[in-house]
Order: sequence, then C-alpha cells, then structure tokens
Amino acid sequence: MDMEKLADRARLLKVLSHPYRLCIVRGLSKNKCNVTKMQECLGISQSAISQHLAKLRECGVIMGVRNGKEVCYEVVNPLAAEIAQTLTADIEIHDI
Amino acid sequence: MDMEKLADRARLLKVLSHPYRLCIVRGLSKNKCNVTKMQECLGISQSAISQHLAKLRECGVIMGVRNGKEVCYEVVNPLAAEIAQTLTADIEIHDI
DNA sequence: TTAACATATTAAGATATTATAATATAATAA
DNA sequence: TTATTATATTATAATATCTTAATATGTTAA
Repeated sequence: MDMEKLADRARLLKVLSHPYRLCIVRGLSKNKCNVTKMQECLGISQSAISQHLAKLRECGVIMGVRNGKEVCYEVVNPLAAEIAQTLTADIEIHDI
Repeated sequence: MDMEKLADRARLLKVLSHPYRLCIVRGLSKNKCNVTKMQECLGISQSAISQHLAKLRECGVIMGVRNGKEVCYEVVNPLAAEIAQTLTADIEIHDI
C-alpha cells in the first residue's frame, strides 16, 4: 500500500478544499488572471489572496508568470482543474 | 456567486482530503466493508477509524448498515466515490 | 532616485483538526 | 444476567490552518 502517493493525493484535495481556493482554481481553469482581478472578484484582502495563491503554487496546482507589475496565474495541474470544474459545474460563479 | 454551494463542495473535498479517509472511500467504492476489516487493513486504532467514519457519515459520503454486531459501510455519494477513484486510480491499494 | 502600484512574506491570535486514551453503547453468546 | 465482541463517543493535548495586520519585495513611472 503506497501511503506516500496516497498522502500526496490527499494533499491535493486538501489544497482545493477551501471555498476561495476552489473558486480560484475553477476560475483560472477557464481564464488566466492576475491577483488584483481575483481580489476584486472575491472581495477579500490582498494578503489573503496571496496566501491562498502561495498554497496552490506550493502544491503545484497553479503557476504565476510575471508581466510587468502584474503576476498572471494559470492552472498547471490538469487533474486539479478537472476536479475543480467537475465539482463546481452546476454552481454559478462569475469568472474571476 | 453562490458561496454556500461553493463552501459545501469545498467541505466534501476536505472530508476526502485525509490519506486514511481517501483510502476508506476508495476501498468502499469497490466493496462494502465492516469496521474491523478496515482497522486490520489500515493498521490504526479502532477509535481513529470510527472517528474518520463519523466524519464521512456526517458529510453524507458513506452510510453504515448494522448487521448483528457488525456495521457494514458503503459509499452513498457517487461524486465522492468518483473523486476517490479518479484520484487513486494509479495507486496500488489492497482493497479494504 | 523617489513614489506608487502589484504582489509576497511574516507574525500572531483564534479556531479547527489530529491522534490517543478512556469510556460508553449495542448485539450476541455463555 | 453477565461476559464478550464490535462499534461509537468523549476528552484532551499537540499540531495545523485561517484571518488579519504589518512589513517587504519587485516593477514601472515621474
């Protein structure tokens, strides 16, 4: 029984298991987006957004590409994108 | 933006985001199983197993049916079963 | 080079989760 | 009825997570 792989997959679910992060990943899986836009869209503090993005980054779910002053994020883990989309398919979320 | 539904889905991911619980749901999605077997299989305490089962029950992921002294569990949330199976498809887990 | 903007990191307190131990309940067997 | 087996609940201490505030970094404009 490969507990390490199992723990790894559990970690992926855990990083997605927060309303804002789930919303971010679902949004990013449709369109890339910078931090300020996400912030406006979700209505939470800049620090909070950045910390959520950091967790998603550390877990290999998203990647940020700097473009001048902005950092544009995108989903780089297809499995994470799939889970987020499957799970929120019937929820109305204005795209971030 | 339906934050309540979003929070609800995040809650489902969260309850699945623990190695033992993920393992339990993946196993149960293939065969029903009683608590003692799970315990032997996972090698953790009875109390720990029961607490994990309680969380999965409260979240509507599994259901236990008493059969004499034993309680036989099964997955009752197809979405949870799907997520668990998709996520662990390539991991060798001897069925619980 | 200083100011302003966009983003990231750190720190701290509140809250939640975990594992473990102890205790309780439910069903059957003796 | 008492003992045994199977499962559930409660209590608690250690650990992790969340939110918020404060501070730091990187980039461009003035």
